[in-house]
Amino acid sequence: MSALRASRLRAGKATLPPSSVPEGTRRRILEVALQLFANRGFHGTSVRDMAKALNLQPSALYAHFPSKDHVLAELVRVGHEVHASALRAALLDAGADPVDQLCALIRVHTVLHATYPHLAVVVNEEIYSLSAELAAPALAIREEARALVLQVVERGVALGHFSLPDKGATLAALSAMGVRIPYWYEPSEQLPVDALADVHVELSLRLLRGPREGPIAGPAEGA
Amino acid sequence: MSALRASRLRAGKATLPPSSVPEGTRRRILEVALQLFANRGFHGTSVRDMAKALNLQPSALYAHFPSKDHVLAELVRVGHEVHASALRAALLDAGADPVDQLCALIRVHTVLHATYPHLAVVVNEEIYSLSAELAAPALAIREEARALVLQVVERGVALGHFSLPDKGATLAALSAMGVRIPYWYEPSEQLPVDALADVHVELSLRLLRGPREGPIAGPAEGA
Amino acid sequence: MSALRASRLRAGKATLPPSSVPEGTRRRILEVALQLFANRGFHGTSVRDMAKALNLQPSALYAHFPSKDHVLAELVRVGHEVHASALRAALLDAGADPVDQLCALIRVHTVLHATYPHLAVVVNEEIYSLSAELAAPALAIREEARALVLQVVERGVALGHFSLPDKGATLAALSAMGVRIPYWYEPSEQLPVDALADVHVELSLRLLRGPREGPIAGPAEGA
Amino acid sequence: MSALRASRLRAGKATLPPSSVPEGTRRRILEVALQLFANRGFHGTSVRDMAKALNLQPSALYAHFPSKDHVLAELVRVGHEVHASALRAALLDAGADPVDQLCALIRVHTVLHATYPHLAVVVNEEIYSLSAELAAPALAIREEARALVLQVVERGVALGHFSLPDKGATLAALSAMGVRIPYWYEPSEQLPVDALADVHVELSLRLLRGPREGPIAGPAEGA
DNA sequence: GATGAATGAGCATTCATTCAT
DNA sequence: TATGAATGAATGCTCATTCAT
Repeated sequence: MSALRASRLRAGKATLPPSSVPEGTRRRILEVALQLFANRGFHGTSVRDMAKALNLQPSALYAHFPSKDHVLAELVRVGHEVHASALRAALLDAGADPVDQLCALIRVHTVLHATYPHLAVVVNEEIYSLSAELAAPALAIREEARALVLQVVERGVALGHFSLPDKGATLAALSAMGVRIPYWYEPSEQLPVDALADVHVELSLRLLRGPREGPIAGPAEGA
Repeated sequence: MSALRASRLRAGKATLPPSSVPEGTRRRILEVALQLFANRGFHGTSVRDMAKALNLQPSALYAHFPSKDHVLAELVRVGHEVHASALRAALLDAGADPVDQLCALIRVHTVLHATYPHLAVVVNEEIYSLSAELAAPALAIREEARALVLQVVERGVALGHFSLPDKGATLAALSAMGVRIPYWYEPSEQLPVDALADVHVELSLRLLRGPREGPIAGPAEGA
Repeated sequence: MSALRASRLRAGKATLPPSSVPEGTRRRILEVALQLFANRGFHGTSVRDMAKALNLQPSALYAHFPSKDHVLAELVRVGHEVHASALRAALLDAGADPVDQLCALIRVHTVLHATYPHLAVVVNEEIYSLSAELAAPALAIREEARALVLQVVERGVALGHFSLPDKGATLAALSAMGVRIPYWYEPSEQLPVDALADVHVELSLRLLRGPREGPIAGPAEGA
Repeated sequence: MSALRASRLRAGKATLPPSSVPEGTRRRILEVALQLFANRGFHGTSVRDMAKALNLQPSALYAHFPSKDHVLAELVRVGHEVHASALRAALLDAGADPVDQLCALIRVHTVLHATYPHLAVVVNEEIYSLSAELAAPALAIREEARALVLQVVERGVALGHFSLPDKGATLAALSAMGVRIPYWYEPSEQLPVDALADVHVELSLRLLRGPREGPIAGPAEGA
C-alpha cells in the first residue's frame, strides 16, 4: 500500500543502554520495537512487523509481553529511568556550583539524546500512544527530572550566575535543544558526541547568562 | 476499548490559518483531521474517527480527498506554505540589518508555532507518515526556509554581530525552541503570544552572541 | 475482556463420582475441566483456562491427555458409564415388578443428576463438541440405557400398569425431568436430593398412569 | 482440524418466526447464525463460519451488528419475545378455567419448541454465552413467563383442579418437556406438531392431577 | 511430570476504500 | 455531495499444541 516512507531518524541501528535490560529474547524484542517505533511510530508498526524483524511468529511475543502497549510502556519506562538516573549521577559528580551543575546536566542530557536517539524519540513522541495508566510511571519520573533542572537554575539565579527572561520558556528551550537532537544530528568526526555536548553546554550558558551588548569582537567560528 | 490516552497538545480547538483554505466541507475535514492527527497521530486516527467527528459517513470524505494520505499531505503542505511565506514577509519588513532580520524571523517562527500548535505538530511529526512523493513539496519548502535563516545568520556572523560555537547545532537550537512550543505552551495573560515571541527573540540573540564573562550584575526576572 | 458471563449451573464445586477416576493429577484435571466445561461449555473453555485453574502450565496437561478433546471424551465416557451402571444396579435391586423397576430407575436417574449436575450437563450438552469417533462409546452406552428404560416401560404397559399417550414423547418426558435438574435445582433442607427423587418418582408414575377424572379430592401440597 | 462433529439438532433448516424480524440482510444473518449456533454452539461458531454461510465477507456483518455477541443477543431476545407473547396470546384465548388455561399454555409452549427447535436451543443453551448485560432483557422476559405459568397452576390448585407433589419440581417438569423437544423430536406424519402438542397437554394434566390408584383398566396405546 | 519458549492457524474486529443509489 | 452496504487486507491477540530442557 504505502510507498516508500521517510524514516524519522537519521541514525541506523537502534540500541538500548547496555545494562538497562538483560540479554535475551525480551531485550531483542525491545530493541526491534525501539527501531520500528522510532521510525514509523507505535501506531505505524504492527506486531507482525515486529515479529518479522525478529524472525519470530507474532504469537511468540506474547510469551514476553502481555500486549504491544506493554512493549512501548517498557521502552518509555526504561528511557525515562536511564535519563533520570544519569541526571542524578551527573549532579552528584558536579560539586556545589550551580554553573557546574547546570553544565553537567546539559552535558548528560545531550550525550543521552545523541547516543540513544531512537529511545529519545520514542520516549518523547510515542508516550502519547500509551494509556494514562501505562504512561503514569514515566510521567512521574519526567516531572522529577524537570524539578531537578529547575532547582539548579533557580539556585543559579539566586546566586547571581543566571538571568532568565522567562523561566518556563528558558527551561523549555534548554530541554528542546536536547530533545530535537535525533531529528538532525548524526555522530561524525567533525562533531562527535562529546563535541556536541560542549556546544550545547556553551549554548546553554548563553541562554542563562545575559548577552553581551553591541557587536562582538572576539574570535569565534564563522563557517 | 483502549483506555484514556494522553493528548499530545495542551491547546483545545485546532484551527487552520484563516485564508489558507477556503470555507466549506473541505476545510472542515482538514480542521478535524488537524485536531485528530495532532493529538493521536496520523496512524492513530482512522477515517471513521474523522467521519464521526464530522458527523459524516466515512465514504463522504472521498468526495473531497482521494485518500486519507492526501488529507495529511494537504495539511503538511498548507503548514509549510504558511510558515515559509510568513518568514519571507517578515524578512521583507525587517530592513537590511541581520540582527533585525533574525529577530523578525524568530518572532514569526514563534508566533506561528504558538498560534497554530496543532498544525506545527502535524507538520513536524506526521510528515514522516507521508510517502516520499507526497512529502516532497513540503520538504522542498522546508529546505528553502532553512536556507533563508542560514543566510541571515551567516551575514550576521560576517558582519560581526553573531558568533556561533557550531553553525548546525545553533541553527537547530533556534529551530527547536519554536518547534517544541506546542508541547508546553498555552497562551495566557501572564505570557501572551507576543510576550513569548519577545522572550524567544531575546533567547535567540543570547544564542547568537557570546555570553557575558563572569557573574551577572543587571536586573532580570527571578521567579 | 469479556464481561461477566452467567454460569450455566447453580451448584458450586464440580465433583466426579468418587471411584470413577483414581486420585491424582489426572483426576484433578478432569474435575477442573468438568467445572469449566459445565459452566462455559467446551468451546468456551481454553486449555489455558484449565491450566490456570490447576495452577499448571498448559503444556503440563499433555502429559495426561493427548488433547483437550480427549479430556471431554473421558468426562463424557465416565458420565455415561456411571449412569448406565447405576441404572443396571438399581434394576437388579428392584425385583420383578415393572412399577418398582421404573421407580428405581427414576430414583437413580434423579439422584445422579441432582448429585453430579456438572457431569450431567457436560454429558448431555457438550457431547456434541466431540467428533463422531470420540462420542461413539458414550452414544452406545446411552442407547443401552434408553433400551433398558424402554423395556421396563413396555413391560409395565403389557402388564396393565402403565398407559402412555405416546411412547416416544413420554419416554422423552421421563428423561427430560432428570436432564433439566442441573438448570434449576440446588440441594436444600426443604428439598434434599432424596426428597427430589421421591417427587420425580411420583411425577413419573403420574405420567405413566392415566390421570384421575374430574376434580381432585385428596390432600396434597398447595404452596 | 475437528473431525465430523455431531449436530445437536435433528431438524434441518433453521427458521425464525415470520414476522419477528424484517426481511433483508439482517434477517439472513440471524437465520444463518441461528442454524450455526444451534448446532455447534456460539463458541463453536466463528464469524468466518457465519460469513461463509452467507456468502459475505466477515467484515460485512459488522454493518449490521456491532459484534458477534449482539447477534446472539438478538436471537435470544427475539426467541424470548416470541415465546412470551405467544403465551400471553394463548392465555387471552383460553377463558377463565385454569385447566383450559394450562392446556393452552402447554400447547403453545410445545408448538413453539417443535416448530422452532433451533431458536429454542439457542435461547435455552446459548444464553449462557452472553454477558450479564446482554442477557438481562431476555432473563426478565423469562421470569415473566414463569410467573404466568405459576399463577395459572396456583389458581388451578386453589380451585381444586390440580394437586402437585412439589411446586418447583413440577413446574420444572412441565417446562422440561418442552425444552427437550429439539433434542429428540422431528415432525412426521405419525406425530405432527399438533399431535405432539396433544400428547404434551395430556402428559401435563397427568402431572398436575393425581395418578389413579392401582392398575389401569381402560384402553391406551401400547406400542 | 512439569516448564517456558515457540509455532502456525485461527480468532473477532477494524482498516481504508469502493460503488450503486 | 452524501449514504449504506460491501470488500479484502490487515489489525492485535488467543488458540491448541509441540518440544527441548
